[in-house]
Amino acid sequence: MNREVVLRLSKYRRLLQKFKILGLERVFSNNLGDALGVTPALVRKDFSNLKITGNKRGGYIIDELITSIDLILGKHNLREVVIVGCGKIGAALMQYKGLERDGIKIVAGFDLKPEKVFYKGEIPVLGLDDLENFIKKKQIKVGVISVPELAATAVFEKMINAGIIGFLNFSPVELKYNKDSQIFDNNNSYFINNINLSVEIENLFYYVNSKTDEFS
Amino acid sequence: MNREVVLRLSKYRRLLQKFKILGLERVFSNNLGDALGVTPALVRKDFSNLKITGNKRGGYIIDELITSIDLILGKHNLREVVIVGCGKIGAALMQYKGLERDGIKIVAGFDLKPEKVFYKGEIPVLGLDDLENFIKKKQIKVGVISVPELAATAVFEKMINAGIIGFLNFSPVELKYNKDSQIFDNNNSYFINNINLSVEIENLFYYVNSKTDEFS
DNA sequence: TAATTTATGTTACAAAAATCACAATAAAAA
DNA sequence: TTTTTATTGTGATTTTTGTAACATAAATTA
Repeated sequence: MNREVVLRLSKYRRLLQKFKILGLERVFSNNLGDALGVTPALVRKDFSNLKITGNKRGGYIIDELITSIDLILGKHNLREVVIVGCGKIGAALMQYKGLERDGIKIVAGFDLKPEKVFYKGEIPVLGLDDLENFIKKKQIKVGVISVPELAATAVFEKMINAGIIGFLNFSPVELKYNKDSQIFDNNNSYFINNINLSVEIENLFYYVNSKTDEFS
Repeated sequence: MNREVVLRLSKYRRLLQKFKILGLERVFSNNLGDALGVTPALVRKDFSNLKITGNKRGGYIIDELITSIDLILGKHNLREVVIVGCGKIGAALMQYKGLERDGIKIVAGFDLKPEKVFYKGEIPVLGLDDLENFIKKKQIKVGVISVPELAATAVFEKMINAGIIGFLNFSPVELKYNKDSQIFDNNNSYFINNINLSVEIENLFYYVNSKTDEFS
């Protein structure tokens, strides 16, 4: 399934939970559309493609919808992640309560120099040498990369060897699945979401400037 | 111009700088394509659409390419941003050197309780009450939102009133440009990049689980 | 009970984005 | 000089994604 569709599903799911807390029992496609800034037709189409059905003139029953989406998103599974790189960004994520609230558990942080990591909390901070053993033993499949640019590729490969297949990468290197590369010769596939903070902000400046330049 | 195209342009630009530092003078479309995980044809098409031309059999001259892209991206402009919400994420960004390295300057942080903000550094941390004056005086156009979910919408509106038009939003609320809303009745347009960390990780779990479930 | 209203579900359509394929051409080799 | 090679530039094609529109059916009203 398409990345965009999966993202929308996650967002529908989050909204539904909030509607439920507010005491609602049903939603209409335009409720979800409005809240997410998409057309109601797209909401219905998404559900239709996933064989999720609602009720003619009655909208969708929130509980049913939540159950259906959870089934698709695999929310039943335990969602444990590791964070590799406990610098500014990594440590912030370890302290950020939002992930936990959404059922995502950070089980460990790794750093080249764990003794120098400022973060002091519940989550264990280990050395990079322990990474492979830990991940293999705990069977972790998803990891966050928040190391400096120069370390990113090496850490990526290390994580792959340890068995990670899903990556959220905050380093400015565009990590990618490269079939020709030797590290991918194990016939596996990997899922990588790259978030480049500079690029995101630069992107805003492009639009802001082009709007400002309009009148000059 | 399309968001995806602008993002690719930024990435081409970053890569070109690195190639240049390595001493290269020219690049071919497949160098850029390989590094970014896109097809060479797309690289050429991007340039072609932007009237950037290379040399038959000679690739593109890096310096020329950088100049062309900078002209389009408007890199000449000063890139100053504010950060609203100096909690875990906000404070991490204030300390993160990567942005500065890319020519993005954080000029101030704002928080409801600036006296409780742990960050101690060069960047001034001010109260939310100072936000409007500061932004208007300094003419800041781009801001990062890293406040808790419940505060996000109010902060968003406050920033709009102060004159911000580009937003990088880390709160889990999907901020969006809504023509019908009263706050947008000033005939302006706004640019919003939402980054929802939970959704990004959840997205990875979907693919990881569907891969794992394949054999069960 | 019949008419009307309101939302879904889906098909047809349109727009956008990426890929393909190859002509054009400059450089290098023979 | 001629031939070969390598790479760009782009029109045609395909793929993907979203929109529009409307037939369908449940619920409400008359």
